Amino acid sequence: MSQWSQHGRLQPHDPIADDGDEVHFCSTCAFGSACLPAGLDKTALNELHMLVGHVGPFHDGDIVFRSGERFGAVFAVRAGMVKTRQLDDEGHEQVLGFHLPGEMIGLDAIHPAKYPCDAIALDTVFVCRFSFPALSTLATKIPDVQGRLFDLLSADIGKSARYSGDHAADERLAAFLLDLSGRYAARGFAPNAFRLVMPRADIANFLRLAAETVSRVLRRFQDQNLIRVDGREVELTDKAALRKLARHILRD
Amino acid sequence: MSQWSQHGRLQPHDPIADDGDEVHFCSTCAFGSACLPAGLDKTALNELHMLVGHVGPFHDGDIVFRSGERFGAVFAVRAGMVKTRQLDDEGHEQVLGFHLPGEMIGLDAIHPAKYPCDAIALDTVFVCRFSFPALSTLATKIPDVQGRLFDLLSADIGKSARYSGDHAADERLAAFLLDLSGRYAARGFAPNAFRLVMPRADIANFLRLAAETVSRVLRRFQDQNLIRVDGREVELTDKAALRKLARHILRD
DNA sequence: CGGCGGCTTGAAGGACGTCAAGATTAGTGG
DNA sequence: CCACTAATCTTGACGTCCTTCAAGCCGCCG
Repeated sequence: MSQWSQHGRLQPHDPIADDGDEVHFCSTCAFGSACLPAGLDKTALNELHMLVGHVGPFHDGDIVFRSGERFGAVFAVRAGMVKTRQLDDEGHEQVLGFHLPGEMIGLDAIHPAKYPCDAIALDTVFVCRFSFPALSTLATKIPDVQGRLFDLLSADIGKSARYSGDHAADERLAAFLLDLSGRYAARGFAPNAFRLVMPRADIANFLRLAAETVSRVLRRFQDQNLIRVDGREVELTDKAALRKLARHILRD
Repeated sequence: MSQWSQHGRLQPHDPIADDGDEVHFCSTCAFGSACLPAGLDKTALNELHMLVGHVGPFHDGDIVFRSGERFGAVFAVRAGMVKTRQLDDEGHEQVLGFHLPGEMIGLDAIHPAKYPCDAIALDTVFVCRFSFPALSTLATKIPDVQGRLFDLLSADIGKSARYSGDHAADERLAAFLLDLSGRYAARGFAPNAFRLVMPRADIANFLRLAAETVSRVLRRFQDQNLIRVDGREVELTDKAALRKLARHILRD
């Protein structure tokens, strides 16, 4: 039963394809595209090196940053998957999102000047740390970096609106699968077969469902030949049908 | 039955208390606090005047900006209340938020470079229009303006997370009332008695409830002496109890 | 092999939605 | 100022989707 284990590119300890070096950016770097066309000279490159640090590995359950900590940096996921979540004073968890390689976390910490949520590795995770004061300074000097930051922040507002509506469980789950698929595709991973790195309970929490409901809907999707599921491995076999289900949530 | 009509400061056509002039900012201006300490000279002030335009009045139902329009500016509400909402292709509405004087709208449009939602006046509304290209340029010159923009954007990410969780109808509504109360207070309005400018259906949609549920819960709150309601006028008479209800949603 | 956490499946109950009817208010024109 | 209409709000009865509770299963790791 392991046709599955070959799918995707997210095996633990998967070597990081494009790691950057003294001169080049990681190909997934959120700022590479802003810096390169800006004709970034070595001085600026050096500044960038000063403000960026590669951190990791983190392992399943490790904390990248913790709610309440003083804000000092934003992070880009380089490898693995990170979940962000809040705990209320009674320990109730609220999952805010799942973050893939190339995506930015910690942007919601700028204003309160402390992290409003925990960021937790779901598997083996490497991140880039961007000192935010340094990044801000760089942004005043390089308008494209400033613009890129504005874009990243603005996009995050839009993202959090995505699942805010009132929708049936199957619409939510269809949207979730397609959303992940699209984000994997954007990062060069296989879009139609991937691993749900997070436990069912986290998916459920994120989508405001019970874990049992997630289980039942996934099973129903499989019975309807929309997907194939084996544990945490999933294959999308009828994206058109999924898209139809998710059309109210994914408008773009 | 009109003890109510005297409450609050949100009568239609309420004169705008502090309107700014050729030299001074509106007291509610999101950027005044960034510019003044920066020792903004007249040159810079002139730049600011170039990029800011007062727009209005809008009336109930009028559109401030429309989903899909090319993004060119962000707006600060100066008077009245604005709702933002999305419509899907079948006309289903999703209310994203209600915006009070002093609050910023349109920040979610930066990334897609077009407004992702409609902004609609709920009563008589005046806004300030900030040309975003000009604002960006100013931000590269005045780091505090850049920082203020980062703050506003970051805060919006946090805000949209606020109601994202799974909570009972009465918890949601309690949080909604306290949230409004706090925001009114922050802007110098009476925090404990105010007008719910928007129809019940909009509140319901925003909180992912049915309008009937909103009606029933408000009635129950009144029966429990937590609030007093008369049409759209509301008075919070037991904020401690409301806070207890809302404690899972409002952590701060 | 044995234990444990995560996942699945079934049965029952509940919170909220839907439907329908009335009540109240607001808006409009005579 | 009042009558008339339309929109909004309220209230009740009923249905349903999802949760909760409970039990069993599976895979993993010591």
